[in-house]
Amino acid sequence: MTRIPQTDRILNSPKSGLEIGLNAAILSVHENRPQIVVVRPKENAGQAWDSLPFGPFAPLAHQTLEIGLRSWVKEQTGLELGYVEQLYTFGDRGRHAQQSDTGPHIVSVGYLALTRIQPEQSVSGGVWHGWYSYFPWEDRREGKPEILSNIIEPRLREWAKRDDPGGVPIRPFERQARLRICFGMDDAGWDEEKVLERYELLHEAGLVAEAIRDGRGSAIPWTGLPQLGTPMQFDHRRILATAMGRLRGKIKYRPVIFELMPESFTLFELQKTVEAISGSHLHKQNFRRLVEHAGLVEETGHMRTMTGGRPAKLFHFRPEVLQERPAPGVRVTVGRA
Amino acid sequence: MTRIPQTDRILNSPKSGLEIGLNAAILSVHENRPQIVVVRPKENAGQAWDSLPFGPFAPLAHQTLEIGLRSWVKEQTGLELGYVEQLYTFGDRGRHAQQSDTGPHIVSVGYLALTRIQPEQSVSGGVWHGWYSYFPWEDRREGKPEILSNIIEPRLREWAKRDDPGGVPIRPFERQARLRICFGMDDAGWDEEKVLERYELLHEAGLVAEAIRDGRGSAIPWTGLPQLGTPMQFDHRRILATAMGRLRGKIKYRPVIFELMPESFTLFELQKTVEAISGSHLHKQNFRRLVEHAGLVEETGHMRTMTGGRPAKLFHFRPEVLQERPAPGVRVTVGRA
DNA sequence: CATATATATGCTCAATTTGAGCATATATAG
DNA sequence: CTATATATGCTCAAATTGAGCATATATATG
Repeated sequence: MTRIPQTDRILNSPKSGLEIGLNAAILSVHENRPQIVVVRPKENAGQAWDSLPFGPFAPLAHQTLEIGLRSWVKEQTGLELGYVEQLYTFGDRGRHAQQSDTGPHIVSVGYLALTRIQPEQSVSGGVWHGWYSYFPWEDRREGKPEILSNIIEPRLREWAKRDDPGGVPIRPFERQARLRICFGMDDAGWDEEKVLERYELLHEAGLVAEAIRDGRGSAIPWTGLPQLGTPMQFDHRRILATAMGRLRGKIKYRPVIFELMPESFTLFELQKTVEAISGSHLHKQNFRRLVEHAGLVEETGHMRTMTGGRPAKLFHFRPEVLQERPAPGVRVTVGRA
Repeated sequence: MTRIPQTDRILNSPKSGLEIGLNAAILSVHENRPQIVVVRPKENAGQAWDSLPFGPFAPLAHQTLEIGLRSWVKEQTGLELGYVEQLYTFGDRGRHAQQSDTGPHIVSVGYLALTRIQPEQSVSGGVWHGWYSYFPWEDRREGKPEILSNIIEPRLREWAKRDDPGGVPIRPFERQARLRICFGMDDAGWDEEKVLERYELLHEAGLVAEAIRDGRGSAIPWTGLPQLGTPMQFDHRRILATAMGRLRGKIKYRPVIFELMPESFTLFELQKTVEAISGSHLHKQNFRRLVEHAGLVEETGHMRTMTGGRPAKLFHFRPEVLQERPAPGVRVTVGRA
């Protein structure tokens, strides 16, 4: 097992400098569940929450940020990443850790990595954990989750009405409008891509645990509030929200979903993977038509037998599609507007 | 005029540390030409190329990266930015400046800012400059530009065939495929969003001046090569390419185009602005139908007279559209696939 | 004033895409 | 054999998109 020499030095550095943290949301889909690699806190450590694999950017050792990320992930988890995409760079003071006054200021560059490595294969230094346990309100495959109707929506309505105690008076209409846009309240329609916007709104309303840590929880002292999703260290849940929102958008116009698929697969397996990512249910026949008609896949000639019904044709990704269409992807649309 | 105390201290810092540079591509459209604010090099300075307004991130002074950017731009140009969007964070060694060994390593965070400020209003410390002079191959409003057919495409074909001298052998098919995808060569179709991919390919092929500065130019010693677009200091032309690519994509699903429009405008003016950004020509009647049918605009009740023909109705943006549709934007499509 | 020439705007029509569902095929389980 | 599950083919209406015709209303000019 590899030691991580830089981490201790940097995190314990007394001088308040500037560090760039490289953070990876490493995603795999296993049995229709999106999973990510998280680093569990040590037993005796003060930190209690999971974090994403991360490490500081070392400009002398790393030619590019992405190379730095890959080498960090390799060191920390043993994984050789394939598809990697930069998401966003966060530099908010007070959103990175409990004590933002001590130690260096950390700017976080978030990355999304997609892999077909299955979570059975254990990862040294990290564990696979279900993505929706961090964002239970994002999974609509079985319909609208109860946590939304029963817990989140009522409190958000209250938040929209109330002034922040001690703060400037709010404009309820503005907050109401944001609830419509982000959470599709008042029949405005759910946009599955607004994962980050929803998390940020919950943070602002003091409804996620990180908000209390960051000193946002005092606005409305919620009573009897259950934990809304598993919290994460630093701003890692925010990075994770960015990752899923970006991916949900990107599968529509880039064939990135195939980074999560094995070499060959049935169309239904592909559909289930798309559904796992987008958190919604799709029309089976139309999905097939779409994928085949777009030239995204090609029959392998083989069949999968143990499907529980009629055997299914096996397909593989057709890379030539990249040459043929400007924006090939799985144009999933969840119901007509 | 405000002095910039941090700059000298940080840029002249002897110790080789880590700095975060905040860079802004500030865009305005004036008479159907996209324009950006650039900082011209001082007469007696060693640097010869334009740069974007930029400054280092000061974590103690700036709550967030974006706040830092805004305050820098304010200081340097006097502009109060409205719409601002983070683009990408670049950290490549050897792509930021001529001397990457001396001074701190700089990681660049690029931003796109949209403004309706018209370039007549002079900007202190900066000048407005046409965007397409940096990327002349990106403007297809008058059809395919000659610089593509006459200069770029022939050299790229040669580049695809040739091995890099002294380098590892290349695979011509791979390069050919990239030419198809990025530049739409061999009738593959032009994707106006791939601005960055095209610039990076030209850089890799040693066809832009920054490539020679960065030590990429030696691969093929091009003879009689005219300057392909105005070069920029540091990696700023790359940031600018990212900005335009992102914007060309974003206008299709977010009403950001209105950030560039005055309070009221005719539909044709709106179309011309979209065309200026996307660098292509649109079908007038269909554009009108699209914009009106999507509920993006609303008649003001007034007319514009001096159009050169029949007077045109004036419209303004309808912000309510944000509440109504998940992804309102100008779904421009350039010809059928 | 008549006419040419812009631009503005309304409308049609066919091709394509999308949403939804019916019908049939072929496995496994009991 | 029958129930049941999944796979796959096909239809049909609604909506969207691409292209262009036709008309309206201004300014410029002989």
